[in-house]
Amino acid sequence: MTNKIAISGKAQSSAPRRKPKARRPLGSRVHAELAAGIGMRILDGTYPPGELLPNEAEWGRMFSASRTAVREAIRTLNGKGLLVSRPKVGSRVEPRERWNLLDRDVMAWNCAAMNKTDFLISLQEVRRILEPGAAVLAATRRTPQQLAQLEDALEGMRNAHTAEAMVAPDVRFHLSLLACANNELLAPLGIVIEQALANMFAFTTQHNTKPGQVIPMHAEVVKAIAAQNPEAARKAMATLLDDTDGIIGRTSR
Amino acid sequence: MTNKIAISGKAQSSAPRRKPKARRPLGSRVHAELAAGIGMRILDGTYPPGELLPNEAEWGRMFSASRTAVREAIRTLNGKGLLVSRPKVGSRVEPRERWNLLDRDVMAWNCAAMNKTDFLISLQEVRRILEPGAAVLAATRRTPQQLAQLEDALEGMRNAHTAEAMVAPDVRFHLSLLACANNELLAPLGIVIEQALANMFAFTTQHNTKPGQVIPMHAEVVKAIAAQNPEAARKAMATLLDDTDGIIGRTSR
DNA sequence: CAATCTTATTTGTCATACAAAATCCCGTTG
DNA sequence: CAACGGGATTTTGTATGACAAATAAGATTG
Repeated sequence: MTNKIAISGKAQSSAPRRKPKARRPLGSRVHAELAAGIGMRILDGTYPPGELLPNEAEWGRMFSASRTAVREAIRTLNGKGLLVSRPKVGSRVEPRERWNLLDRDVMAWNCAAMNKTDFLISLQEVRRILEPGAAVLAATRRTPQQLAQLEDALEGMRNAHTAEAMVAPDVRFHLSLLACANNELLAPLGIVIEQALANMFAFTTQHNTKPGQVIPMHAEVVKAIAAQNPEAARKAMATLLDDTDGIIGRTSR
Repeated sequence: MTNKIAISGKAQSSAPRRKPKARRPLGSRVHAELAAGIGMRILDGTYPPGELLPNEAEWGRMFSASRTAVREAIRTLNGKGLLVSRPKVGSRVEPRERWNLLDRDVMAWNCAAMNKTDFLISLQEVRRILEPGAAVLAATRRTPQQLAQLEDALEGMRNAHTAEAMVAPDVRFHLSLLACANNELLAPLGIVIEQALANMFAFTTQHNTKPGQVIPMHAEVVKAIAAQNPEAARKAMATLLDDTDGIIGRTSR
């Protein structure tokens, strides 16, 4: 905690030195680690659906934590549909179809647990269903501000000169597109896109495939949405997704 | 792994007389009521995004509950993306785009809070994006068992002679269709359909619109999926959704 | 005036105790 | 013998009190 101050500079500090305020320790809470630990074990099949989990006291021993912390973790997982608890019987893993796979945490645990390529294929399938339709709505309903955000994201992609630097603005682009649709139920599906693009990046670097003409394809989507042309937007988006799927299919087959 | 525990009885009883086992009191837990109480207040805007919630002790006083129960409720809501907590500052409502609107509970609270017709329109929009695409996948990938379930749901719809009795098999039908797509990320979206159909029922009874030819339309979907004809399945599903949207549009406009 | 120290507030964690629910076992009884 | 009922037992549910840790805001000091 003792900051270093010894250097008595003459206060000529050029920049005001804003504190980054990078507060990390949100995942470092005991209950959060427990939730992640238990959640991952459910997702990876250590405790399959229908199975009884260890009781709260036992989890506490396993993680050297209090029952309070265990219970808070279990409440989190219960809220995500992974388990239910009953007195005298304990906590039981829910059937898979009740799991909130679209939840951010659950999806991360699931991604860590299952085959990456299969997972990526599932994600892309959802994108192919989702994004052309979202593009149609976006073309008819986007506000000028939303369009500006979309264009800004595209500009970010243009400025990225490494594949890695491309991911963030690419995600921003597709999330902006969802936002343009102005349907609040679509926004939560952004997590699918985030995961897909993150996994896609890992996939492409691993199989060192060369990127296609992604920028022009994205630009085509923007053009259609700017012109408020729903059918063109759908087509442009479908073309974009075709290209992505092509990379996966060509490489993994 | 051992699903069925071998009952050491003489095993000759004609009808085992399954106990209904209607255990209710799952929502009657204090922490569950607190989660619902706080959650609804967030969804209905009593505490808008960015706002600081009362601290844990205060919630405890408001609901005559212990801090333990309050904290468990808050962990549930945190898991659903509705709030984050920090020492010394308290719990703050997260921006709306972080909310897990596709979560079953959150959706229920949201439905209770907002205009029913607007909500229904949002739900239907998602269905129009989702279900035709799901039908395509279903046509190519459904197993015979899944097809049988779909047909069984359709039969259930045929046997329903009141609008109310129609809802349950209708839901079953559309959930079965999602299952036929064999993409685990689509199943969680079933909640959208459940909510849409439940609200649709409330809507039609309130505006006493007469039902169209829903059974033949559903049958058409089954036929296409049985024949493994993706394009026909998409079209049949689109027709079905057009009809539903027609009822809403005609009535609410 | 800025950096640092102090203080106060709120959440985070722990330990303990008891209540409530639900299963299991077992004895009673028709 | 089967069905019923009534404890005994296990596990979660709730409450309480205490303290640690984090952090915002105010006080102090060079």
